[in-house]
Amino acid sequence: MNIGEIAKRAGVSRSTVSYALSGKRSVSEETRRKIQRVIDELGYRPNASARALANGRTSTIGLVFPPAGNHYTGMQLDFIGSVVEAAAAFDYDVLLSPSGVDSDRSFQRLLGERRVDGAILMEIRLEDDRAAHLAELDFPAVAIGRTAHPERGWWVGLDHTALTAACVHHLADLGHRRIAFVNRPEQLLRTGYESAHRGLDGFTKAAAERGLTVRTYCCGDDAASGQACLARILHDDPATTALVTLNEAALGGLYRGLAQAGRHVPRDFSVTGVVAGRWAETVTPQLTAADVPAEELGRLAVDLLVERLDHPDAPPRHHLLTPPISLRASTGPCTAS
Amino acid sequence: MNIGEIAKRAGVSRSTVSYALSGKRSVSEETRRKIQRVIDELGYRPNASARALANGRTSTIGLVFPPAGNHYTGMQLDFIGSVVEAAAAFDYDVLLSPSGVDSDRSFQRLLGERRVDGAILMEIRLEDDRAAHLAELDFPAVAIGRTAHPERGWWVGLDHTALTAACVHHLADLGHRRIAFVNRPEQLLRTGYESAHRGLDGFTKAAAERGLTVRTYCCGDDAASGQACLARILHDDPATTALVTLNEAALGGLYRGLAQAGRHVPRDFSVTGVVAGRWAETVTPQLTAADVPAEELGRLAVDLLVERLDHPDAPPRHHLLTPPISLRASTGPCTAS
DNA sequence: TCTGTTCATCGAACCGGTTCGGGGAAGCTA
DNA sequence: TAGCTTCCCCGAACCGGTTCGATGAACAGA
Repeated sequence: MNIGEIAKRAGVSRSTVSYALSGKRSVSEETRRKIQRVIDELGYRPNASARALANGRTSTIGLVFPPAGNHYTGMQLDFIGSVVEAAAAFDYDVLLSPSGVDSDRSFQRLLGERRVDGAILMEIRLEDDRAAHLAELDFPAVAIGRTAHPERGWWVGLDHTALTAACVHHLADLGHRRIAFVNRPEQLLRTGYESAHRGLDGFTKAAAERGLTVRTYCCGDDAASGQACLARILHDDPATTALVTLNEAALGGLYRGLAQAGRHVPRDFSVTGVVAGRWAETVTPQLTAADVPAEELGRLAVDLLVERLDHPDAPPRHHLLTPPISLRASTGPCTAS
Repeated sequence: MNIGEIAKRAGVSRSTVSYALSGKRSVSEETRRKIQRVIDELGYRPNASARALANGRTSTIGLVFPPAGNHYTGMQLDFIGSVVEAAAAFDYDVLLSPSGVDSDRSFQRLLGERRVDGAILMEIRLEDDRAAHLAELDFPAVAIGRTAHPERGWWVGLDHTALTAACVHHLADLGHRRIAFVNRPEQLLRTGYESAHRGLDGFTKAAAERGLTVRTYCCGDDAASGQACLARILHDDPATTALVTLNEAALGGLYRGLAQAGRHVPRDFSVTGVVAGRWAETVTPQLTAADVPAEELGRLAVDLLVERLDHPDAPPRHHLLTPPISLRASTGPCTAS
């Protein structure tokens, strides 16, 4: 069931079979058909490892994402799905690597053992040792998110700064003066997680610009934390009338906390933020939010990576997306005196 | 940066380097150290493709899941994460294959091109052509879910029949007499999707056993469909006082539909079903449900697969899980006259 | 001193593809 | 008919590992 067997049965040499399959040299129509018939009969498919060894390309891309400890959000899921599908369209397989940092064994496997032709990095940090390491090796990679030095890299990302700022302006326009920001967990912020940082930045600056009174919080990635966080918000400043969140997983808990505190959304309290559209439509009332276009991000990341693989010397490219805020049902005019 | 380079610098032959690394033959302590030093200096790691070609094992397992068209649920996400982590513990990488059916190009790549040593099949159907094909080839695979012929296979799964039956009994014990079943989309049921079938089965039989009046529905995997489905339920039988669902993604919509119809959960209407625990805790009121142990399923699937890979002649094994119902806040005694 | 083990190492073959250089046959021109 | 292309195809080398059989040195026992 290898190429030699095909060659023997078709009465040609191994190289002829190879050329017939790859089309890199001309093969007469007759022998091509003869070879094809044998291949169809035996159901032959060339061995991926041998091919990878011979031509130096694995036809596989690595998707590097942090370990599940802090479990995945719906957005990440959509993203993984779209990456896999987009890669399949280019005949690439996707290898998953649960690596948080440069030194991970899994990360070393991908790179050192040449299991993949290129990589897509999720959950980027402002100072990301994985990204830095890859850049240093000139290894083809595309980041999801911008590091602190975005100009030299290949990446796709959301403009979290602009998105949270847009949320603030939306709330300010509705008359809200005292608002809270619910970020991802503190550990992520501390380690320089990009969206947490830039989101916080955009929020803070826009709030200052509009002269708002704000408080910012970090919140665990689960409903219970969201509920506790909301209790804290109302305890710290009962006059708070709105919040902006990046934390998809906590959203259900935030809503529950509001209900528990007797605040009706959106009559007494407005909620908005940056979350996946599908998720925003799941909660009641449906969330007015900047919808994270996870599928598009995944597709674009694959497009960029494939381009980089096909043209090793191409100059860095990137896509910065700023999806608009979708008005749904969770924000309304401020009714506080 | 290949094994020959290491050998040259260490002043030994390539085979000696190989044996020093694998330990399959003894190498003197002195040369071993010499080799190790060169390796550390150069940061050498053996090429995965070459190794795979030589010893016939890729150290990769394939995770076969359906394309994202019908998008992923939280349960699938948790499952993917746990598979990747469990596999990493055994030094296996995970290759994603978005294949719904046997004939998919992606599926053929995995198998025909020998990209993986074994496979885990998600989203199994009662008559599953992928599973049948793999079984015929005696290809090491573990299914998530039982086909119609579970005795001959390797699989891990949930006893959906028992779980939905438990939900029915729970509701019947609370006095509910008219209940609805909200299944996954009709297309999945029609194509023989296992959980949809067995779940429906368990529901129907248990309801008959308890003499309940029931209606069963299929529902799209999104909030809007859930909302529409609930409207249909109350339209078809306004006296319905409870529902059982397998449809995680529709849950938010079902809740919204109930709120819209003025039915308070759990006072006027009870909701229960089979969903991931994390998700059940996200909605308000928190869902009383049989929590899908996605992480455990993933771990067990990898355990079984690795066992099968290590012992090719081992007899088939499986794990059928029946998690208990977690009592939360979405069910209560029937208050209808 | 000779023989028989044991230990450490080497060279060569092999895994299954790809690719390069060369050569025979056919066709064309002079 | 010699000389030159062009078209197909073949054989051999190579990718980077693993593994088997052989070899030589060191050492033991007789």
